[in-house]
Amino acid sequence: MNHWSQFFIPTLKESPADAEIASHKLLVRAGLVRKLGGGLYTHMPLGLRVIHKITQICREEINAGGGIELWMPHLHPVENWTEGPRWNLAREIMFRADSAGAGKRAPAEPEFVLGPTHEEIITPLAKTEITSYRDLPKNFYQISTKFRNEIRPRYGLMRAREFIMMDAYSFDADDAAATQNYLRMKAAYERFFTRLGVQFIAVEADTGVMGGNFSHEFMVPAEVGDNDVLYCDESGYAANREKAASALVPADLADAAPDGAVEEFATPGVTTIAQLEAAPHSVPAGSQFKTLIYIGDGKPFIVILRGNDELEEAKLGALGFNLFRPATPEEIVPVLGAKPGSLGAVRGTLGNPNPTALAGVFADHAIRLVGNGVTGANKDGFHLRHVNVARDLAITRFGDFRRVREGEPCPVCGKPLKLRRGIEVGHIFKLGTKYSERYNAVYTDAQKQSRPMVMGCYGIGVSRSMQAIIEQSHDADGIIWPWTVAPFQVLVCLLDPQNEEAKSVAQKLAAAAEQAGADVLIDDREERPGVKFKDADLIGIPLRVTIGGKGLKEGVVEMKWRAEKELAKVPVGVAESHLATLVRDAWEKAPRVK
RNA sequence: CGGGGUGUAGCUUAGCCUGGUAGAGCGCUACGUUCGGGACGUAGAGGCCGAGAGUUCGAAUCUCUCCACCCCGACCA
Repeated sequence: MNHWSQFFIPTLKESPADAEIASHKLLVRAGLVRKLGGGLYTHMPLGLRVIHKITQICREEINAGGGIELWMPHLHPVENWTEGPRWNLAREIMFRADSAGAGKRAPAEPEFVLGPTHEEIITPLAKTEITSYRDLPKNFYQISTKFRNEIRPRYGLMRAREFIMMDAYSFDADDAAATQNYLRMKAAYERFFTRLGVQFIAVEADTGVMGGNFSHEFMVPAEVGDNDVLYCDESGYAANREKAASALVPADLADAAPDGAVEEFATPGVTTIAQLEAAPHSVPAGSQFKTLIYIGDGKPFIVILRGNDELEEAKLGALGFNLFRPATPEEIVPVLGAKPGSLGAVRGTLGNPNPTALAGVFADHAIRLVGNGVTGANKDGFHLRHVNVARDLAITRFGDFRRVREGEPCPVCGKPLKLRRGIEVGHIFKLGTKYSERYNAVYTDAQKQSRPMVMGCYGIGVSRSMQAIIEQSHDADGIIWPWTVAPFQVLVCLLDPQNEEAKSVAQKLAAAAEQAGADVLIDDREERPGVKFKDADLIGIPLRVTIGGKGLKEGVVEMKWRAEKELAKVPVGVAESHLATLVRDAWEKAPRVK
């Protein structure tokens, strides 16, 4: 057991000026963290206890899911990255680590980077250490610090430059086995987040920089979350907006027949969808084609959307470019012969002067709903009408590129999709052989054939999860820790530490609670009761036992759950056994998955 | 990387527009009175006003540069 007077819990009455959201304010006010710089935090003693609770649960569940814990360096020889498949993408978020010596760095000194994740380390390790199918499957994980030079760190631990993460990497002999491993980890994640005591949803997600076949994100619903999740209560469908699909275009939709010959018309000064929608042209956005130009691996390509749809840029990842970005107006003019605002992809208006310059014309399925519409003429100040999707547009292929909106039909059951925001606390990817092929991480199978290992990778934001729990579980007075992750489960609030009788009762109760399996903190500070109660609510210990002169005169102590208003008066004689029962019940009721 | 905002005691901040060398609350120290929901009184300690340069007799205040932090955006033609 710990005594508050001997521990260190620097609570604050006021919120720090740089904290915006409730969980960030409470992290600081409750003395869980202190800021060093932007996105850099010291985990104070109380906060570290929560981190330890979370990592312990994480270990137990990842172990149960087949994980084997190891520990890799945070300082990576840069060669591991330059030889990998995503150096150009990942280097932007990486910190370079040089010797701090004054002028002592020799030109030939090895270069290091601080690890933002560890595929580039674990895959070469697997290559040298795993050579036979008999060694597979394997799933390695670590719980350690990650370094990422986030463009904009914010909200305390929510997006930090240095943070604590569980990262796991699975290696399998074939795709089917890798899927099994993936599903096993998905189940482990569900057990883990359930045990944390947070509400969460697993959603289909974009694979982003990781690459690979498919992935799920674990989201804690919260207004302050960075991610939009579209979900359906009917079918259980849930996906990150970057990935979400909808049944907006009916499967049996017949393509519209042309309604006349393509006709050019003058639109001086009109360069936006909205301007074309206004008088005198009065073309509804839903009857326009939006033509966007991107550069993919150095070559321009076109994306066509409905005028009233938005591009979901992450979906362009499906096109297979390593790197893509919006084209600049300077890049567009030489390719299409017109400035942005008059662009289109009608056959015959493209490819002037150089048709082979384009890497493709990719159309969103939803433009089929437009059927016949208006698009740019690739001639400044002119548009084309009666443009028919099937007849006139030079489409390489169709795909899903638009951003799905709330209320669109669920792709599974057709009911309207709902939208909510969430904090991403976990992400799992089935990687395939992207990394193993690059690093030549192969094994020999039973037929003596050399084959690349099939990988998966898995991450849990440990420090972010701590904050997500607070965001989801707090009130006006402070944090309300779930039983399983509370820094202490029982707070023995000794109102009069000078009173020998009260002190002795407190010791006995603390010992009983500890005996029953709780971590106990005794507030033995020389403070007024009001200060102690306020602090108790702020730091959010689930069960508070109050021992005060008033109660002792009646022969009772008080027991109160942080999450509830009611307060129970328990006779001193039975208090120890009652408290022990409460603790055992709390463990009994703690959320878990069999 | 672009836009906006803020930097004054450990924390929250006033003062800045209109220049005259800094004030409050919390916290801290000592003493006294209090003592079941952040008590009160008295007396204290604590600030090169983010850094540098400039203007001026004189700069927290005006000008310039830099730095840090916070917010918004990162793309849609």
